[in-house]
Amino acid sequence: MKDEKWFAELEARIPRGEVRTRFAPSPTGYMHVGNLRTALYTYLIARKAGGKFILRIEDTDQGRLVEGAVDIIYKTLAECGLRHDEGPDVGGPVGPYVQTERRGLYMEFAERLIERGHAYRCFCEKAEEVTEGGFEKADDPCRDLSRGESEARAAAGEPFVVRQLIPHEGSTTFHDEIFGDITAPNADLDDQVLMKRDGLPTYNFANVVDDHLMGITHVVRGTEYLSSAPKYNLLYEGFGWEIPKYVHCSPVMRDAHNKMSKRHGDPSYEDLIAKGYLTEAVVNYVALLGWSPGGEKEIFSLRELEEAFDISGLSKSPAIFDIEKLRWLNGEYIRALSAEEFARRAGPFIRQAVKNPAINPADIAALLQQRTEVLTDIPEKLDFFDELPEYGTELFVNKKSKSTPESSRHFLGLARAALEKCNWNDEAILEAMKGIAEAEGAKNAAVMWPVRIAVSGRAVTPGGAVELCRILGREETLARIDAALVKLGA
RNA sequence: GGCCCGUUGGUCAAGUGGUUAAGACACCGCCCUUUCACGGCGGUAACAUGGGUUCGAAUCCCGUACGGGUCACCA
Repeated sequence: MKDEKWFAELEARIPRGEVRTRFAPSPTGYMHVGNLRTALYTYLIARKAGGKFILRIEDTDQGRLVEGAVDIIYKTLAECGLRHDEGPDVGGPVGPYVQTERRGLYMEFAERLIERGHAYRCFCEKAEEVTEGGFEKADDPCRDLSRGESEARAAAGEPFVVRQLIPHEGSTTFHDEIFGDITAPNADLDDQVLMKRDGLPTYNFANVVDDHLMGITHVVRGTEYLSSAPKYNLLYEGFGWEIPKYVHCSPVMRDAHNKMSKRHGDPSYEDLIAKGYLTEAVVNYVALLGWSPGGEKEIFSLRELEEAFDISGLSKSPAIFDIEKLRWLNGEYIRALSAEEFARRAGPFIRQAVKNPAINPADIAALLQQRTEVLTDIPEKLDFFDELPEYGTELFVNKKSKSTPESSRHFLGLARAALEKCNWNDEAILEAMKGIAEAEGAKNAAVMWPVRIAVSGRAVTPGGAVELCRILGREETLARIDAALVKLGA
């Protein structure tokens, strides 16, 4: 049993006078979108106030640890720009920042709570599986054990858990920054387990102790903790500690009934990146899912979010993750990239479809930037570059340009002759085709449409006839036009 | 089932007693145009429901419905 000095020293380490928030994931797998959003909001609250953002790993459930999960957390936070000021990897004044490394602490605080009459040892066997349809709350028999008997049995080595002793009378009110005041009758609260039989604290207890010892001012977490918040308050009061501000965030849903989940195949942060979404777009989108800046601006960099974020804009109700809107936003980010940067990012996807070494991926990237919402959509748009696909002459029919197979045969013949001798750049190619249209008294499209079909074999292409001809090169262009002329019976 | 929370167009949402109830995505139409896209313009579409309170309610109160959360030696 530690003495007062030990407690006092811990208290003395707590930083005061600054906003301190913490993201406290349990390393049980990947970062899903909801986790990322919670981390982001937590980070933003700290940054907005010029405070500290802390990473704490909650690994008290020995059975659920997943190999590599902590690395995914570090990697995701870093990629998204959510730099933490304190954490297991960077240290800080109130470490360690991994709960299992703090294991010595919790029982001391539990004992202190027992002394003060806010907790008791429970020697009962581990509870059996949930009883059929039974939700009744029954008092734990150990609640009434005498101090002496409890001490004696513990001293004799009998295993026990520590439970919170919640008064039968009265009610507890807590304040949430989003939901306001919420009151619960104490009689509805369970004597929750604080210390498990394995000597490790439960989430509920470790959280309160660590949040206090780390000087956390804003506790940000999901609404699943809303109904246990009164119990946290009772704990803080039992210790005589200041109660932090609570910010309970509503969940991110996959549809009206289900939260986002790996099980349903919903994408994690990593999945989204692998699918061709940009980190900046994901962060921006996630910020807007459940939070509104108030104005009409929707595109926010992380820096801008740090400035604009405010708790008052957080929504009470759950938000459905809409991949369509993310797609649009991602497109906005792609279009905002410099041509060079887009070419760099799109390059690998272009090369998936276009192997021809004579073709410069940057040329295709220039065509793609205005037409791409997600990078992984790129290869399928380019299937005609390396090899002319099979296509039917019905593609030459187009109402607006008044194209028919017959007109196409006519104009393709003229275009072939002009292209054979014109300079090979966009302007010259365009002039060559326009010249034909003018001389024939036809619309430009009457020439362009069949040329584009002939060189691509596709009804829809990124870029028009001019760009496609230029990129394919004169030789290949003429060969494809010849093939079309044969197909059209010339 | 008890307790807690929520509910504005298909989706994200503004709105805090008086508004023609913003804006964005998606969808539809038009324009631009060498297809598609980008861009521009316009359109369809909402206060869950019933009672109150009030001169006046999306905004306040109560009920109902629906949805979510919680009731673990998981977090």
